[in-house]
Amino acid sequence: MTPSSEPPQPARPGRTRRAPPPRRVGRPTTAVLTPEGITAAAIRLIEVQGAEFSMSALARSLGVAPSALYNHVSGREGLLMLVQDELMGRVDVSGFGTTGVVPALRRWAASYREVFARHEAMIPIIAVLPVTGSPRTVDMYELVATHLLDAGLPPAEALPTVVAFESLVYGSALDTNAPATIFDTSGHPRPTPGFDAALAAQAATGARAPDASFAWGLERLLAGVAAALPAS
Amino acid sequence: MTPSSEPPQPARPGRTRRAPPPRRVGRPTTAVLTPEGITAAAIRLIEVQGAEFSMSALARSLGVAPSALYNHVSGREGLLMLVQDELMGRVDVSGFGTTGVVPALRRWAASYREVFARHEAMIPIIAVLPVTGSPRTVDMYELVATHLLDAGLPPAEALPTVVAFESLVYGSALDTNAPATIFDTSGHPRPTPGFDAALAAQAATGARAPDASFAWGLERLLAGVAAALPAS
DNA sequence: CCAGTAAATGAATCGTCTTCATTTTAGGGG
DNA sequence: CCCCTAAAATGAAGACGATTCATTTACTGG
Repeated sequence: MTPSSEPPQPARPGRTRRAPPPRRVGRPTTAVLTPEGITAAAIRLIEVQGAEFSMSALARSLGVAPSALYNHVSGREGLLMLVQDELMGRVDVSGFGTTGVVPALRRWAASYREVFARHEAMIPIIAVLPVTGSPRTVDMYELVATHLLDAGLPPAEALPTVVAFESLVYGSALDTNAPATIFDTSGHPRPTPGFDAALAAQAATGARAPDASFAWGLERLLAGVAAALPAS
Repeated sequence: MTPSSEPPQPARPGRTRRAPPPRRVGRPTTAVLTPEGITAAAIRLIEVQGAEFSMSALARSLGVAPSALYNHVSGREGLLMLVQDELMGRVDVSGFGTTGVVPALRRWAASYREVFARHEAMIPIIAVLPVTGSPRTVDMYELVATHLLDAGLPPAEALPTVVAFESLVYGSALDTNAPATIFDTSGHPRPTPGFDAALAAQAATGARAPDASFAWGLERLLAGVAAALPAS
């Protein structure tokens, strides 16, 4: 087709338009972005309390335009799966094989909770994300399941056990980051003597309430596992 | 046509502009919107699986413009607090006072989980929302705490106990709504015999995995409470 | 040396939440 | 009886966020 003297803006119907003042584009001297670097920056961003995770904020933290990220990760969802995999790799499973199953479970669950309490925004996402696509998550499940079965736990109980631990971990990680004022009853229309007494008694122990709650629940679940194992 | 004459928009500096074709505005014959009605519609919307909750979708479901909602609720956050309060009121606490503490806790936790599993989108929001501003939540805490203390549970253990139950409830509610394919290991680079065996054994029981997991964890926690109570 | 390609850009589309000036009308006070 | 006010709804607009895409640029491999 002959552009025929070609008017500058021929009113092309589509979406073609040009950038009259192109400032600083093009391939830079050295590649700034990699999937690993983006994932690491995303984790750093999520660690900042109160900061909402967004592609824009992530790009800003990398000194880059938001659209640049899409050259390296498939999008927000894909990036979150990379984050999930990375975080799962940080969970301490070193107890399995080196100590008994019960201490190993204790260390695993505590570490699991710690990792996600530091990245609270990930919990609702990860809890619902399929493990497909996160090799380290699958590896973790395989390791834990194998050791539970080897220890003699009835096979039908292995999965429910793992999931119950995970539920406690996720739920506890959620409220670990809740504001301390979460139990503020001032302004309630009625008196709350029972609740106030429970609050005061707990506060008197000096322990952080979320930590004490997790520890309490964890020890109950561990006792359940111990009871389900054959006599050692 | 003479584009030079007649500027249609006088370029008024402010934000004043007028609606040339005003269709149907103004006070309707009977008030359609109330805080209660909006809350109920929001809950209906959240119950629809897969539907994202948004002010626009909510307004659409009420046959109203999004901005109309702001005449009755303070905004998205304020609305979610109304939803929280409403849902908390649906949790079954009827066991406290009519049965023993342990059966009452069992019924309470199961109902709690059911209510929020049906409104999964609320979990991360509610778990972090301060109970201040939700009278029914405070009432629930007060009731449970009072009965635990009355039954003889050491006061310092009451709060951790309640929070541990809640953690399990929230975590379990989260994964109740996870897709069934969440444990799909196809495509994993390594074989996963242990995990596969656990999956198969659980599937053979016929029970839904999330339900079995919650039941398992719940019974462990209940056993812990029973052990902490003075001999009945 | 040059063509191909990786890498970054900004514009544009679409969706969200929220504010605000405006419009309409129901209903009470004079 | 009628005006006036306050309630109720509207749509435009602002401020973001995710994503796509044409375009530009600079390295690099042949």
